Amino acid sequence: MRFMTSLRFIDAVAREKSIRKAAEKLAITSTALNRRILQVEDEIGQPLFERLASGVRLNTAGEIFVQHIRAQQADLARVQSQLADLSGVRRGHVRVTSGSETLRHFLPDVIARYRAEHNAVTFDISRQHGEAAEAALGSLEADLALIFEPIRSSDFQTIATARQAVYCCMAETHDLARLDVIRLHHLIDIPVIMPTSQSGVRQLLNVGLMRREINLATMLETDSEEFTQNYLQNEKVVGFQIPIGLAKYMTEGRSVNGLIARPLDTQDIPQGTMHIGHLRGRVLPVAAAKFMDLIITELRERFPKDLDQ
Amino acid sequence: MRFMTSLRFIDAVAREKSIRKAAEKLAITSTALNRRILQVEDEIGQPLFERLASGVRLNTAGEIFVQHIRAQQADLARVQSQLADLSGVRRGHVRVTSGSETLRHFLPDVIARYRAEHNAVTFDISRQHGEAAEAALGSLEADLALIFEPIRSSDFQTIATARQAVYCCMAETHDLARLDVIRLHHLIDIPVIMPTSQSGVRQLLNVGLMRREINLATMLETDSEEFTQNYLQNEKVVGFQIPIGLAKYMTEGRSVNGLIARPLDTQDIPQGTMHIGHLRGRVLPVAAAKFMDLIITELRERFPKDLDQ
DNA sequence: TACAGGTGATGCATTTTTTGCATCATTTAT
DNA sequence: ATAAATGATGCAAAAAATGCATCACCTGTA
Repeated sequence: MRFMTSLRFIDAVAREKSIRKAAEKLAITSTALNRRILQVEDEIGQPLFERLASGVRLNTAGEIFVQHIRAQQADLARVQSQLADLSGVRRGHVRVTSGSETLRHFLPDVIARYRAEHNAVTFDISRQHGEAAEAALGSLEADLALIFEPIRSSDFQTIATARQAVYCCMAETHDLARLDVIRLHHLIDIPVIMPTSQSGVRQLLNVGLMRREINLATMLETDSEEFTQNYLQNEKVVGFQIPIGLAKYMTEGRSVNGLIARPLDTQDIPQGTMHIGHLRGRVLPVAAAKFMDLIITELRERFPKDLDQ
Repeated sequence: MRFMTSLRFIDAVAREKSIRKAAEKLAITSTALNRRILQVEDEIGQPLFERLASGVRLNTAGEIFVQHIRAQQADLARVQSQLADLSGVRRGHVRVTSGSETLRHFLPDVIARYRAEHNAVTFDISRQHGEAAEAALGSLEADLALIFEPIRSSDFQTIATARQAVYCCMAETHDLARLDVIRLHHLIDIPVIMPTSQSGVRQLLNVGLMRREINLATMLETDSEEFTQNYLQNEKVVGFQIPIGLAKYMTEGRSVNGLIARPLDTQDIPQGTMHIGHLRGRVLPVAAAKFMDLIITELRERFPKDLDQ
């Protein structure tokens, strides 16, 4: 899109905070880039960047203008997606940001299912904690977010929510595997792997632990699902996960790859809420909107009782 | 704005429905314009116009794209207005569309008052009936609309309303000028000038006339305020107007330029509503938003009891 | 049916704009 | 002090946009 070039360049400089660095990324000379910026500033009638010795920084006018640029880019993407939809070839690009919970099973399943029908659609999946995910929506770096507890910004528009209880995850040979429902006191003196404090699961656990005044034997703290799952197969420790992060059927008590999941009693640990939504006021590109529909369909199939729209 | 050139050109061609005609208006050759359009179509990946022997016409993709262009232009105007606001010089452009009622006294007063403070702001005032006014908001040809009865589209977002009774307007020497309130039966056999049927005033009159089964002696039908006001000074006929269309103090019974206004009894003719608003979902440029504030302030001063926000 | 007057598309020469190189003036970190 | 960044600028080369002349096509009219 030739007519977007100058705007794209300004966006790049704003991100890199340096004309020369941005020029390198854009594969042009700093001279050309510098001139384009000067030209736009001239047309606008005022500077958009402060010139520092170490590079450049957006001034107030620049902040406003770059926000406009990003909104334009997002809207152009929406239009292109809509046009592609017209011509039958559903092309498009969907940018999803999510916590780690959904990355292992849920999103791969949904994306595979989506691409089975629309194989010209491409995806960006970025893993971020809730607050960063909301910021990514705000700066139009992402179209959709899946956030597990809590929502901080009123700019987040929730389209659907799914209640999720916290499960304990362990080897099927673990002593606790015999129980159908696990109470917090069962976990006393049992080594556990805790999610990091930014995660929604951890925050729910904290609520219960504070109330019951229980301390767990935290052997390790990580935000890596892969590590946790793999480690549980090696040692008799307990990890925590919500249903959306578990393989299908694990919530029904079946073991998968030697691991088994048991729910924590909701009297001890409250259920949390998974929010699916986008930036308030945005009209999503067709591809993103349809993908969100599919997410909701998938959630309805997996958690028919716990989904709200 | 250099980076808007191609988009502006496409918009122009869409409006003119002809590349050559648009080229003339844009003061370039049809060749150059044609090439820009072909280039954008190439970048988009599909044609935006159907080529007819008599010119061009937007196809479906073109409709979508032009809508995007107009939204972008409107948003750019908003941003520019916001930037001008930053630098202290409040520049900007406000486009108002309204029925004829407000053009004689109300809008001139408000604009004069506004420009007394912000003399770098310019205005477009277009006179259109309600339905056309709403369409102008939708196609982003206008920022604000003042519409007197009724609102047809749910895309119109009302910001304030003012109830307005219908007044009879006549020479102060007219027989009816002696009455404080006029009943419909007083008008039987009296020659009247009627507003055209698209006007809100006419529609209110129709309601009352139908209900009372009264026919008026319509000597003339016009949508011209100027004509009506001038004619009333020459012959003893009665015209109709709402307070916002009258000079100040006329609603209090004073005569202005030999004319006097008397309210029609609201038992006969229902009060109507003047709506002030904009396209739903739009963020107005600063200048337009402030102008709307001033409109509401002015309305509050003139009609303190009849204003709703 | 022939023709005149309109449309958008295209090859080519010209003009305008953009780009890259070399270089300057400054500031920051060593 | 000095070395290594930064953004700005004059000038020539490259690229893009423009205008002219012309083509191919359609439509209404004589």
